[in-house]
Amino acid sequence: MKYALPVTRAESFPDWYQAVVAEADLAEESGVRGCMIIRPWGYGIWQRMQELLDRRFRETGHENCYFPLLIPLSFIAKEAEHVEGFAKEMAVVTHHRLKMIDGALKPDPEARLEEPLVVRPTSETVIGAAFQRWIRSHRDLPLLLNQWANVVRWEMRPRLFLRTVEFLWQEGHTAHATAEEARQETLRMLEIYRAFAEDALAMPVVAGEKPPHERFPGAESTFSIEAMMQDGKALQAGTAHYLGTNFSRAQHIRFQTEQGELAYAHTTSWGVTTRLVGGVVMTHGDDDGLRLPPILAPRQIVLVPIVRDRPEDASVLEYCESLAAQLGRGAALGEPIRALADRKLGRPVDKRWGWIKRGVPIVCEVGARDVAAGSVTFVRRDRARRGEKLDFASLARAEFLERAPALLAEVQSALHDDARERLRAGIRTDLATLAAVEEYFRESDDADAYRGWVQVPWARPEGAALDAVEERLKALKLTIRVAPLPQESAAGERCVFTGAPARERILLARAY
RNA sequence: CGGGGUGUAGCUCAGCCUGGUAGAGCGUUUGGUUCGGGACCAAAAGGUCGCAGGUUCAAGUCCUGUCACCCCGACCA
Repeated sequence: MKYALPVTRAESFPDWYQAVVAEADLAEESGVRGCMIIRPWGYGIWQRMQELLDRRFRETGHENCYFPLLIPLSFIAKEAEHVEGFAKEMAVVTHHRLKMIDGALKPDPEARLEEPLVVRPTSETVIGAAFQRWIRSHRDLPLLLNQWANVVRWEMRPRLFLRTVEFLWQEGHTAHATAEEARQETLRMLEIYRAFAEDALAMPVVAGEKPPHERFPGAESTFSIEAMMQDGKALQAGTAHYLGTNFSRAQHIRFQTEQGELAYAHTTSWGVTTRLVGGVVMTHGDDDGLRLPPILAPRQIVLVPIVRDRPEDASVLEYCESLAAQLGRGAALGEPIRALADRKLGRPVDKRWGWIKRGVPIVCEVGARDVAAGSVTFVRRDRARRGEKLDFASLARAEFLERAPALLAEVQSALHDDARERLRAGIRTDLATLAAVEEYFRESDDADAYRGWVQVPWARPEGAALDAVEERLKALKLTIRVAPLPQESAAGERCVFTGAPARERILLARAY
Protein backbone atom coordinates (compact mmCIF):
# COMPACT_ATOMS: atom_id res chain seq x y z
CA MET A 1 0.00 0.00 0.00
CA LYS A 2 1.34 3.36 -0.97
CA TYR A 3 0.77 6.28 1.37
CA ALA A 4 1.24 9.98 0.82
CA LEU A 5 4.02 10.13 3.42
CA PRO A 6 7.45 8.52 3.00
CA VAL A 7 7.18 6.84 6.40
CA THR A 8 4.26 5.35 8.34
CA ARG A 9 3.42 5.67 12.03
CA ALA A 10 4.09 1.99 12.55
CA GLU A 11 7.56 2.17 11.00
CA SER A 12 8.73 5.08 13.14
CA PHE A 13 6.45 7.41 14.99
CA PRO A 14 9.08 10.17 15.45
CA ASP A 15 10.06 10.09 11.78
CA TRP A 16 6.41 10.07 10.81
CA TYR A 17 5.82 13.16 12.96
CA GLN A 18 8.64 15.03 11.23
CA ALA A 19 7.32 13.94 7.85
CA VAL A 20 3.86 15.32 8.59
CA VAL A 21 5.27 18.64 9.79
CA ALA A 22 7.32 18.92 6.58
CA GLU A 23 4.84 17.50 4.06
CA ALA A 24 1.86 19.40 5.44
CA ASP A 25 3.81 22.66 5.12
CA LEU A 26 3.54 23.38 8.84
CA ALA A 27 7.07 24.39 9.77
CA GLU A 28 10.74 23.88 9.11
CA GLU A 29 14.09 24.30 10.83
CA SER A 30 15.50 27.79 10.54
CA GLY A 31 19.21 27.07 10.89
CA VAL A 32 19.17 28.46 14.41
CA ARG A 33 18.95 25.54 16.79
CA GLY A 34 15.51 25.14 18.26
CA CYS A 35 14.00 28.06 16.38
CA MET A 36 11.47 27.16 13.72
CA ILE A 37 9.99 28.86 10.72
CA ILE A 38 6.24 28.47 10.97
CA ARG A 39 4.88 28.35 7.42
CA PRO A 40 1.56 29.89 6.40
CA TRP A 41 -0.47 26.70 6.75
CA GLY A 42 0.99 25.95 10.18
CA TYR A 43 0.61 29.55 11.26
CA GLY A 44 -2.97 29.55 9.97
CA ILE A 45 -3.72 26.69 12.36
CA TRP A 46 -2.14 28.64 15.24
CA GLN A 47 -4.17 31.71 14.28
CA ARG A 48 -7.37 29.69 14.42
CA MET A 49 -6.38 28.59 17.93
CA GLN A 50 -5.73 32.20 18.84
CA GLU A 51 -9.09 33.39 17.49
CA LEU A 52 -11.04 30.70 19.30
CA LEU A 53 -9.21 31.03 22.61
CA ASP A 54 -9.04 34.79 22.59
CA ARG A 55 -12.82 34.92 22.25
CA ARG A 56 -13.18 32.69 25.32
CA PHE A 57 -10.73 34.80 27.32
CA ARG A 58 -12.57 38.00 26.53
CA GLU A 59 -15.92 36.40 27.28
CA THR A 60 -14.61 35.66 30.77
CA GLY A 61 -13.54 39.25 31.39
CA HIS A 62 -9.84 39.13 30.49
CA GLU A 63 -8.13 41.97 28.66
CA ASN A 64 -5.19 41.68 26.29
CA CYS A 65 -2.00 43.67 26.79
CA TYR A 66 1.66 43.50 25.88
CA PHE A 67 4.77 43.46 28.04
CA PRO A 68 8.40 43.72 26.86
CA LEU A 69 10.50 40.87 25.51
CA LEU A 70 13.52 41.89 27.58
CA ILE A 71 13.46 41.66 31.35
CA PRO A 72 16.06 43.12 33.73
CA LEU A 73 18.01 40.35 35.41
CA SER A 74 17.11 41.73 38.82
CA PHE A 75 13.38 41.11 38.17
CA ILE A 76 13.95 37.43 37.57
CA ALA A 77 16.04 37.18 40.73
CA LYS A 78 13.18 38.15 43.02
CA GLU A 79 11.32 34.87 43.39
CA ALA A 80 13.78 32.22 44.62
CA GLU A 81 12.13 29.07 43.25
CA HIS A 82 11.37 30.85 40.00
CA VAL A 83 15.06 31.67 39.52
CA GLU A 84 16.08 28.12 40.23
CA GLY A 85 13.52 26.76 37.78
CA PHE A 86 14.48 28.94 34.86
CA ALA A 87 18.10 30.00 35.40
CA LYS A 88 19.54 27.13 33.40
CA GLU A 89 17.57 27.88 30.25
CA MET A 90 17.78 31.65 29.94
CA ALA A 91 19.00 33.65 26.95
CA VAL A 92 20.84 36.75 28.17
CA VAL A 93 21.48 40.04 26.40
CA THR A 94 24.77 41.52 27.56
CA HIS A 95 25.76 44.04 24.86
CA HIS A 96 24.05 46.70 22.82
CA ARG A 97 26.51 47.17 19.96
CA LEU A 98 28.75 45.23 17.59
CA LYS A 99 32.27 46.10 16.51
CA MET A 100 34.74 44.85 13.92
CA ILE A 101 37.54 43.21 15.92
CA ASP A 102 40.37 41.47 14.03
CA GLY A 103 38.15 41.20 10.97
CA ALA A 104 35.23 39.67 12.80
CA LEU A 105 32.01 41.26 13.96
CA LYS A 106 31.85 40.87 17.73
CA PRO A 107 30.04 42.39 20.68
CA ASP A 108 31.79 45.65 21.47
CA PRO A 109 33.47 45.28 24.90
CA GLU A 110 32.80 48.97 25.42
CA ALA A 111 29.10 48.38 24.96
CA ARG A 112 28.49 45.96 27.80
CA LEU A 113 25.16 46.50 29.54
CA GLU A 114 25.40 47.54 33.15
CA GLU A 115 22.57 45.18 34.00
CA PRO A 116 22.12 42.21 31.68
CA LEU A 117 18.65 41.65 30.24
CA VAL A 118 17.11 38.25 29.87
CA VAL A 119 14.83 37.27 27.02
CA ARG A 120 11.59 36.39 28.81
CA PRO A 121 11.07 32.70 29.50
CA THR A 122 7.70 33.73 30.97
CA SER A 123 6.45 37.07 32.25
CA GLU A 124 5.39 36.66 35.89
CA THR A 125 8.15 38.98 37.03
CA VAL A 126 7.62 41.90 34.65
CA ILE A 127 3.89 41.71 34.91
CA GLY A 128 4.18 41.43 38.67
CA ALA A 129 6.21 44.64 38.74
CA ALA A 130 3.35 46.39 36.93
CA PHE A 131 0.78 44.79 39.23
CA GLN A 132 2.70 46.22 42.14
CA ARG A 133 2.07 49.73 40.76
CA TRP A 134 -1.46 49.15 39.50
CA ILE A 135 -2.92 47.42 42.51
CA ARG A 136 -3.56 49.69 45.49
CA SER A 137 -7.07 48.94 46.64
CA HIS A 138 -9.45 46.00 46.74
CA ARG A 139 -11.32 48.00 44.10
CA ASP A 140 -8.47 47.30 41.66
CA LEU A 141 -9.15 43.57 41.96
CA PRO A 142 -9.57 41.22 40.32
CA LEU A 143 -7.11 42.21 37.62
CA LEU A 144 -7.49 39.89 34.64
CA LEU A 145 -4.84 40.18 31.90
CA ASN A 146 -3.60 38.11 29.02
CA GLN A 147 -0.87 38.55 26.46
CA TRP A 148 -0.05 36.81 23.20
CA ALA A 149 3.71 36.68 22.89
CA ASN A 150 6.84 34.75 22.12
CA VAL A 151 9.13 33.41 24.82
CA VAL A 152 12.56 31.80 24.85
CA ARG A 153 13.70 28.83 26.93
CA TRP A 154 17.09 27.40 26.06
CA GLU A 155 15.93 23.81 25.76
CA MET A 156 18.52 21.11 25.20
CA ARG A 157 16.59 18.89 22.83
CA PRO A 158 14.22 20.81 20.57
CA ARG A 159 11.56 19.27 18.32
CA LEU A 160 9.41 21.24 15.93
CA PHE A 161 6.34 22.58 17.77
CA LEU A 162 6.73 20.15 20.69
CA ARG A 163 9.77 21.74 22.30
CA THR A 164 11.35 24.74 20.62
CA VAL A 165 13.73 27.31 22.04
CA GLU A 166 11.46 30.14 20.93
CA PHE A 167 7.76 29.44 21.02
CA LEU A 168 4.53 31.37 20.71
CA TRP A 169 1.96 31.30 23.45
CA GLN A 170 -0.58 33.20 25.44
CA GLU A 171 0.08 33.82 29.08
CA GLY A 172 -2.73 34.91 31.34
CA HIS A 173 -1.89 36.72 34.57
CA THR A 174 -4.45 37.61 37.17
CA ALA A 175 -4.50 39.03 40.68
CA HIS A 176 -7.24 38.49 43.25
CA ALA A 177 -8.16 39.60 46.74
CA THR A 178 -8.58 36.11 48.15
CA ALA A 179 -7.02 32.69 47.80
CA GLU A 180 -10.42 31.20 47.13
CA GLU A 181 -11.10 33.54 44.22
CA ALA A 182 -7.65 32.94 42.71
CA ARG A 183 -8.09 29.18 42.98
CA GLN A 184 -11.44 29.48 41.23
CA GLU A 185 -9.84 31.51 38.46
CA THR A 186 -7.16 28.85 38.03
CA LEU A 187 -9.76 26.11 37.70
CA ARG A 188 -11.93 28.25 35.44
CA MET A 189 -9.05 28.68 32.97
CA LEU A 190 -8.19 24.99 33.21
CA GLU A 191 -11.78 24.25 32.23
CA ILE A 192 -11.57 26.69 29.30
CA TYR A 193 -8.49 24.83 28.07
CA ARG A 194 -10.15 21.45 28.56
CA ALA A 195 -13.27 22.48 26.66
CA PHE A 196 -11.22 24.14 23.91
CA ALA A 197 -9.09 21.04 23.43
CA GLU A 198 -12.13 18.80 23.25
CA ASP A 199 -14.49 21.02 21.25
CA ALA A 200 -12.17 22.89 18.90
CA LEU A 201 -9.15 20.61 18.56
CA ALA A 202 -11.21 17.40 18.90
CA MET A 203 -8.36 16.38 21.19
CA PRO A 204 -9.55 14.52 24.28
CA VAL A 205 -7.67 15.40 27.44
CA VAL A 206 -7.52 14.60 31.11
CA ALA A 207 -7.50 17.66 33.35
CA GLY A 208 -5.93 17.42 36.77
CA GLU A 209 -3.41 18.58 39.30
CA LYS A 210 0.33 18.03 39.06
CA PRO A 211 2.25 16.45 41.94
CA PRO A 212 4.53 18.84 43.92
CA HIS A 213 7.74 18.05 42.04
CA GLU A 214 6.11 18.81 38.68
CA ARG A 215 4.86 22.25 39.71
CA PHE A 216 5.69 25.47 37.91
CA PRO A 217 8.63 27.12 39.73
CA GLY A 218 7.09 29.37 42.35
CA ALA A 219 3.55 27.96 42.17
CA GLU A 220 1.43 26.73 45.08
CA SER A 221 -0.40 24.36 42.80
CA THR A 222 -0.18 23.55 39.10
CA PHE A 223 -2.93 22.08 36.95
CA SER A 224 -2.71 20.83 33.40
CA ILE A 225 -4.59 19.15 30.61
CA GLU A 226 -2.90 16.01 29.32
CA ALA A 227 -3.53 14.55 25.87
CA MET A 228 -2.67 11.07 24.67
CA MET A 229 -0.72 10.89 21.44
CA GLN A 230 -1.11 7.98 19.01
CA ASP A 231 2.08 6.39 20.32
CA GLY A 232 0.62 6.32 23.83
CA LYS A 233 2.77 9.12 25.18
CA ALA A 234 1.33 12.03 27.10
CA LEU A 235 1.54 15.63 25.95
CA GLN A 236 1.00 18.46 28.42
CA ALA A 237 -1.31 20.65 26.38
CA GLY A 238 -2.03 23.55 28.71
CA THR A 239 -1.31 24.64 32.26
CA ALA A 240 -2.86 26.85 34.93
CA HIS A 241 -1.08 27.82 38.12
CA TYR A 242 -2.28 29.11 41.45
CA LEU A 243 0.70 31.14 42.62
CA GLY A 244 -0.62 31.98 46.06
CA THR A 245 1.14 35.01 47.45
CA ASN A 246 4.61 33.80 46.46
CA PHE A 247 5.06 36.34 43.71
CA SER A 248 3.16 39.12 45.43
CA ARG A 249 5.35 38.76 48.52
CA ALA A 250 8.47 38.80 46.36
CA GLN A 251 7.25 41.82 44.43
CA HIS A 252 5.18 43.66 47.04
CA ILE A 253 1.86 43.34 45.27
CA ARG A 254 -0.28 44.64 48.14
CA PHE A 255 -3.63 46.31 48.46
CA GLN A 256 -5.86 47.80 51.12
CA THR A 257 -8.81 45.62 51.99
CA GLU A 258 -12.33 46.89 52.64
CA GLN A 259 -11.33 46.90 56.30
CA GLY A 260 -8.36 49.13 55.51
CA GLU A 261 -5.69 46.49 56.19
CA LEU A 262 -2.76 45.77 53.89
CA ALA A 263 -2.95 42.34 52.23
CA TYR A 264 -0.99 40.47 49.60
CA ALA A 265 -2.78 39.72 46.35
CA HIS A 266 -3.23 36.11 45.25
CA THR A 267 -2.06 35.62 41.67
CA THR A 268 -2.51 33.07 38.93
CA SER A 269 -0.95 32.41 35.56
CA TRP A 270 -1.99 30.09 32.75
CA GLY A 271 -0.90 29.36 29.19
CA VAL A 272 -1.04 27.31 26.05
CA THR A 273 1.58 27.27 23.34
CA THR A 274 2.31 26.39 19.72
CA ARG A 275 2.94 22.90 21.12
CA LEU A 276 -0.81 22.43 20.58
CA VAL A 277 -0.14 22.27 16.82
CA GLY A 278 2.13 19.27 17.43
CA GLY A 279 -0.57 17.78 19.62
CA VAL A 280 -3.11 18.03 16.83
CA VAL A 281 -0.67 16.35 14.45
CA MET A 282 -0.04 13.44 16.80
CA THR A 283 -3.71 13.11 17.76
CA HIS A 284 -5.30 13.14 14.32
CA GLY A 285 -2.59 12.54 11.72
CA ASP A 286 -2.56 9.37 9.64
CA ASP A 287 -0.18 7.82 7.13
CA ASP A 288 -1.40 10.22 4.44
CA GLY A 289 -0.54 13.27 6.54
CA LEU A 290 -2.43 15.65 8.78
CA ARG A 291 -6.16 15.45 9.43
CA LEU A 292 -7.59 18.70 10.72
CA PRO A 293 -10.77 19.10 12.72
CA PRO A 294 -12.94 21.46 10.63
CA ILE A 295 -13.26 24.00 13.44
CA LEU A 296 -9.49 24.38 13.39
CA ALA A 297 -8.84 24.09 9.65
CA PRO A 298 -7.80 27.38 7.99
CA ARG A 299 -9.58 26.01 4.91
CA GLN A 300 -12.39 23.56 5.47
CA ILE A 301 -13.25 22.77 1.86
CA VAL A 302 -10.77 23.07 -1.00
CA LEU A 303 -11.83 22.71 -4.61
CA VAL A 304 -9.20 21.41 -7.03
CA PRO A 305 -10.11 22.23 -10.62
CA ILE A 306 -9.18 19.44 -13.02
CA VAL A 307 -7.84 21.54 -15.85
CA ARG A 308 -5.85 20.22 -18.81
CA ASP A 309 -5.09 23.09 -21.13
CA ARG A 310 -8.37 22.67 -22.98
CA PRO A 311 -11.05 25.19 -23.89
CA GLU A 312 -13.42 23.82 -21.24
CA ASP A 313 -10.94 24.83 -18.50
CA ALA A 314 -12.52 28.25 -18.23
CA SER A 315 -15.92 26.83 -17.37
CA VAL A 316 -14.34 24.46 -14.81
CA LEU A 317 -12.57 27.37 -13.09
CA GLU A 318 -15.71 29.45 -13.11
CA TYR A 319 -17.69 26.54 -11.66
CA CYS A 320 -15.13 26.20 -8.85
CA GLU A 321 -15.07 29.90 -8.07
CA SER A 322 -18.84 30.20 -7.89
CA LEU A 323 -19.10 27.04 -5.78
CA ALA A 324 -16.46 28.34 -3.35
CA ALA A 325 -18.25 31.67 -3.10
CA GLN A 326 -21.57 29.95 -2.48
CA LEU A 327 -20.04 27.75 0.20
CA GLY A 328 -18.56 30.84 1.83
CA ARG A 329 -22.00 32.35 2.21
CA GLY A 330 -23.10 29.29 4.14
CA ALA A 331 -22.22 28.46 7.73
CA ALA A 332 -20.94 25.38 9.48
CA LEU A 333 -20.12 24.80 13.14
CA GLY A 334 -21.19 28.34 13.97
CA GLU A 335 -19.00 30.22 11.52
CA PRO A 336 -18.95 31.02 7.80
CA ILE A 337 -17.54 28.12 5.80
CA ARG A 338 -13.91 28.62 4.81
CA ALA A 339 -13.73 27.37 1.23
CA LEU A 340 -11.02 27.82 -1.37
CA ALA A 341 -10.92 27.28 -5.12
CA ASP A 342 -7.28 26.35 -5.68
CA ARG A 343 -6.49 28.18 -8.91
CA LYS A 344 -2.74 27.96 -8.59
CA LEU A 345 -0.82 26.72 -11.58
CA GLY A 346 0.24 23.14 -11.20
CA ARG A 347 -0.88 19.63 -11.82
CA PRO A 348 -4.24 18.74 -10.31
CA VAL A 349 -2.93 15.44 -8.84
CA ASP A 350 -0.16 17.23 -7.01
CA LYS A 351 -2.59 19.80 -5.65
CA ARG A 352 -4.96 17.12 -4.48
CA TRP A 353 -2.29 15.23 -2.56
CA GLY A 354 -1.00 18.51 -1.18
CA TRP A 355 -4.39 19.27 0.40
CA ILE A 356 -4.78 15.69 1.60
CA LYS A 357 -1.44 15.96 3.37
CA ARG A 358 -2.34 19.36 4.83
CA GLY A 359 -5.43 17.78 6.32
CA VAL A 360 -8.22 19.79 4.70
CA PRO A 361 -11.46 18.16 5.95
CA ILE A 362 -13.13 18.00 2.53
CA VAL A 363 -11.11 17.95 -0.68
CA CYS A 364 -13.12 18.32 -3.88
CA GLU A 365 -12.13 17.61 -7.44
CA VAL A 366 -14.12 19.46 -10.05
CA GLY A 367 -13.63 18.56 -13.69
CA ALA A 368 -15.46 18.98 -16.97
CA ARG A 369 -17.66 15.98 -16.18
CA ASP A 370 -18.84 17.63 -12.94
CA VAL A 371 -19.56 20.86 -14.75
CA ALA A 372 -21.60 19.02 -17.36
CA ALA A 373 -23.49 16.98 -14.76
CA GLY A 374 -23.76 19.78 -12.20
CA SER A 375 -22.07 17.64 -9.58
CA VAL A 376 -19.23 17.76 -7.03
CA THR A 377 -16.74 14.96 -6.41
CA PHE A 378 -15.10 14.96 -2.98
CA VAL A 379 -13.12 13.04 -0.35
CA ARG A 380 -13.71 13.25 3.39
CA ARG A 381 -10.27 13.52 4.92
CA ASP A 382 -11.21 11.79 8.16
CA ARG A 383 -11.80 8.55 6.23
CA ALA A 384 -9.98 9.21 2.99
CA ARG A 385 -9.36 5.65 1.89
CA ARG A 386 -11.55 2.80 0.78
CA GLY A 387 -9.15 -0.09 0.51
CA GLU A 388 -6.06 1.26 -1.17
CA LYS A 389 -7.83 4.03 -3.05
CA LEU A 390 -9.11 7.43 -2.13
CA ASP A 391 -12.80 7.17 -1.38
CA PHE A 392 -14.36 9.72 -3.70
CA ALA A 393 -18.08 10.44 -3.43
CA SER A 394 -20.21 12.49 -5.75
CA LEU A 395 -23.21 14.68 -5.05
CA ALA A 396 -25.33 17.04 -7.11
CA ARG A 397 -24.11 20.59 -6.61
CA ALA A 398 -27.22 21.75 -4.75
CA GLU A 399 -27.14 18.71 -2.55
CA PHE A 400 -23.44 19.19 -1.78
CA LEU A 401 -24.10 22.79 -0.79
CA GLU A 402 -26.91 21.71 1.46
CA ARG A 403 -24.95 18.82 3.00
CA ALA A 404 -21.62 20.64 3.46
CA PRO A 405 -22.30 22.00 6.97
CA ALA A 406 -23.40 18.57 8.18
CA LEU A 407 -20.42 16.90 6.54
CA LEU A 408 -18.03 19.25 8.30
CA ALA A 409 -19.78 18.66 11.61
CA GLU A 410 -19.53 14.92 11.02
CA VAL A 411 -15.79 15.14 10.35
CA GLN A 412 -15.35 17.16 13.53
CA SER A 413 -17.18 14.67 15.70
CA ALA A 414 -15.75 11.60 13.97
CA LEU A 415 -12.20 12.77 14.71
CA HIS A 416 -13.16 13.52 18.28
CA ASP A 417 -14.87 10.15 18.75
CA ASP A 418 -11.90 8.22 17.38
CA ALA A 419 -9.47 10.07 19.62
CA ARG A 420 -11.70 9.78 22.65
CA GLU A 421 -12.00 6.04 22.18
CA ARG A 422 -8.22 5.79 21.85
CA LEU A 423 -7.74 7.68 25.11
CA ARG A 424 -10.31 5.54 26.91
CA ALA A 425 -8.80 2.29 25.65
CA GLY A 426 -5.28 3.50 26.40
CA ILE A 427 -5.65 3.94 30.16
CA ARG A 428 -5.10 0.86 32.31
CA THR A 429 -6.73 1.03 35.72
CA ASP A 430 -6.27 -2.58 36.74
CA LEU A 431 -2.59 -2.62 37.69
CA ALA A 432 -2.76 -2.82 41.46
CA THR A 433 0.93 -3.11 42.33
CA LEU A 434 4.10 -1.34 41.35
CA ALA A 435 5.51 -4.65 40.17
CA ALA A 436 2.61 -4.97 37.75
CA VAL A 437 3.22 -1.42 36.49
CA GLU A 438 6.92 -2.12 36.04
CA GLU A 439 6.17 -5.33 34.20
CA TYR A 440 3.75 -3.49 31.92
CA PHE A 441 6.27 -0.83 30.98
CA ARG A 442 9.38 -2.99 30.96
CA GLU A 443 11.44 -2.68 27.85
CA SER A 444 10.63 -5.46 25.42
CA ASP A 445 12.07 -6.15 21.98
CA ASP A 446 10.23 -3.10 20.77
CA ALA A 447 11.25 -0.30 23.09
CA ASP A 448 8.78 2.12 21.57
CA ALA A 449 5.84 -0.24 21.76
CA TYR A 450 2.57 1.45 22.50
CA ARG A 451 1.98 1.43 26.22
CA GLY A 452 -0.58 4.07 27.00
CA TRP A 453 -1.19 5.32 30.52
CA VAL A 454 -1.72 3.71 33.87
CA GLN A 455 -3.93 5.00 36.65
CA VAL A 456 -2.92 4.01 40.17
CA PRO A 457 -3.81 4.89 43.77
CA TRP A 458 -1.51 7.41 45.40
CA ALA A 459 -0.89 8.57 48.95
CA ARG A 460 0.85 11.87 48.09
CA PRO A 461 4.20 10.98 49.62
CA GLU A 462 6.53 13.89 50.31
CA GLY A 463 10.22 14.53 50.84
CA ALA A 464 12.49 11.49 50.68
CA ALA A 465 9.57 9.16 49.95
CA LEU A 466 8.63 11.27 46.93
CA ASP A 467 12.26 11.33 45.75
CA ALA A 468 12.31 7.55 45.90
CA VAL A 469 9.15 7.37 43.81
CA GLU A 470 10.63 9.72 41.25
CA GLU A 471 13.73 7.59 40.96
CA ARG A 472 11.80 4.38 40.34
CA LEU A 473 9.64 6.09 37.73
CA LYS A 474 12.66 7.57 36.02
CA ALA A 475 14.13 4.11 35.52
CA LEU A 476 10.99 3.27 33.50
CA LYS A 477 11.03 6.66 31.75
CA LEU A 478 7.71 7.34 33.40
CA THR A 479 6.35 10.53 34.85
CA ILE A 480 3.38 11.36 36.99
CA ARG A 481 1.09 13.33 34.71
CA VAL A 482 -1.80 14.48 36.90
CA ALA A 483 -4.23 13.51 39.56
CA PRO A 484 -7.34 13.68 37.36
CA LEU A 485 -10.21 15.98 38.29
CA PRO A 486 -12.83 15.44 39.47
CA GLN A 487 -11.48 12.78 41.82
CA GLU A 488 -13.57 9.85 42.84
CA SER A 489 -12.92 8.57 46.32
CA ALA A 490 -9.86 6.38 46.63
CA ALA A 491 -10.92 5.23 50.07
CA GLY A 492 -9.89 1.70 50.88
CA GLU A 493 -7.16 1.63 48.21
CA ARG A 494 -3.43 1.52 48.91
CA CYS A 495 -0.72 3.65 47.31
CA VAL A 496 1.23 1.48 44.84
CA PHE A 497 4.46 3.13 45.89
CA THR A 498 4.26 3.38 49.66
CA GLY A 499 1.44 1.04 50.62
CA ALA A 500 -0.09 3.86 52.67
CA PRO A 501 -3.83 4.53 52.40
CA ALA A 502 -4.46 6.22 49.04
CA ARG A 503 -5.66 9.81 48.96
CA GLU A 504 -6.30 10.05 45.23
CA ARG A 505 -5.50 8.42 41.91
CA ILE A 506 -2.78 9.54 39.54
CA LEU A 507 -1.90 8.88 35.92
CA LEU A 508 1.53 7.53 34.99
CA ALA A 509 2.80 7.85 31.43
CA ARG A 510 5.75 8.41 29.22
CA ALA A 511 5.69 12.00 28.10
CA TYR A 512 6.87 14.41 25.44
C1' C B 1 27.69 20.04 29.82
C1' G B 2 29.12 14.39 28.70
C1' G B 3 29.05 10.58 24.51
C1' G B 4 28.36 9.78 19.12
C1' G B 5 27.72 11.87 14.20
C1' U B 6 27.11 15.22 9.87
C1' G B 7 28.39 19.72 6.88
C1' U B 8 29.39 18.53 -1.26
C1' A B 9 23.53 21.39 -6.55
C1' G B 10 16.90 23.73 -4.11
C1' C B 11 16.32 18.57 -1.27
C1' U B 12 18.41 13.52 0.02
C1' C B 13 23.10 11.78 -0.47
C1' A B 14 27.72 9.22 -3.05
C1' G B 15 32.86 10.60 -3.66
C1' C B 16 37.32 11.08 1.41
C1' C B 17 40.28 5.17 3.62
C1' U B 18 44.35 5.06 -1.16
C1' G B 19 45.15 13.45 -3.13
C1' G B 20 45.03 14.02 -9.92
C1' U B 21 38.84 17.43 -14.85
C1' A B 22 32.53 18.06 -9.34
C1' G B 23 28.82 13.11 -9.35
C1' A B 24 23.70 10.46 -8.74
C1' G B 25 18.48 10.44 -7.56
C1' C B 26 14.53 13.68 -6.62
C1' G B 27 13.02 18.62 -7.67
C1' U B 28 13.25 22.90 -11.27
C1' U B 29 13.01 24.82 -16.59
C1' U B 30 11.97 23.72 -21.85
C1' G B 31 9.88 20.50 -25.77
C1' G B 32 6.87 16.26 -26.87
C1' U B 33 3.43 12.12 -25.70
C1' U B 34 -0.14 11.01 -21.80
C1' C B 35 -3.81 12.80 -18.42
C1' G B 36 -10.20 12.78 -13.36
C1' G B 37 -6.78 7.12 -8.48
C1' G B 38 1.11 10.64 -7.05
C1' A B 39 2.43 9.18 -15.89
C1' C B 40 6.48 8.75 -19.61
C1' C B 41 10.49 10.30 -23.07
C1' A B 42 14.25 13.88 -24.32
C1' A B 43 17.18 18.10 -23.39
C1' A B 44 18.87 22.07 -20.18
C1' A B 45 19.99 25.07 -16.01
C1' G B 46 22.06 24.59 -11.20
C1' G B 47 27.94 23.69 -6.61
C1' U B 48 34.11 29.42 -4.43
C1' C B 49 32.61 20.89 -1.50
C1' G B 50 30.50 25.04 6.29
C1' C B 51 34.60 28.67 7.40
C1' A B 52 40.01 29.84 8.31
C1' G B 53 44.85 28.26 8.16
C1' G B 54 48.59 24.40 6.91
C1' U B 55 51.11 20.17 4.05
C1' U B 56 51.73 19.28 -1.37
C1' C B 57 53.55 20.24 -8.17
C1' A B 58 48.28 19.28 -7.01
C1' A B 59 43.28 19.20 -1.48
C1' G B 60 36.11 17.83 -1.57
C1' U B 61 39.89 14.02 -0.11
C1' C B 62 45.50 14.59 4.44
C1' C B 63 46.65 17.89 9.10
C1' U B 64 45.26 21.93 12.71
C1' G B 65 41.72 25.24 14.35
C1' U B 66 36.82 27.05 14.27
C1' C B 67 31.47 27.44 13.50
C1' A B 68 26.79 25.27 12.76
C1' C B 69 23.37 21.49 12.88
C1' C B 70 21.66 16.33 14.05
C1' C B 71 21.25 11.85 17.38
C1' C B 72 21.68 9.62 22.71
C1' G B 73 21.64 11.45 28.20
C1' A B 74 20.57 15.58 32.27
C1' C B 75 16.29 20.08 31.55
C1' C B 76 11.32 21.34 29.80
C1' A B 77 5.04 24.24 27.55
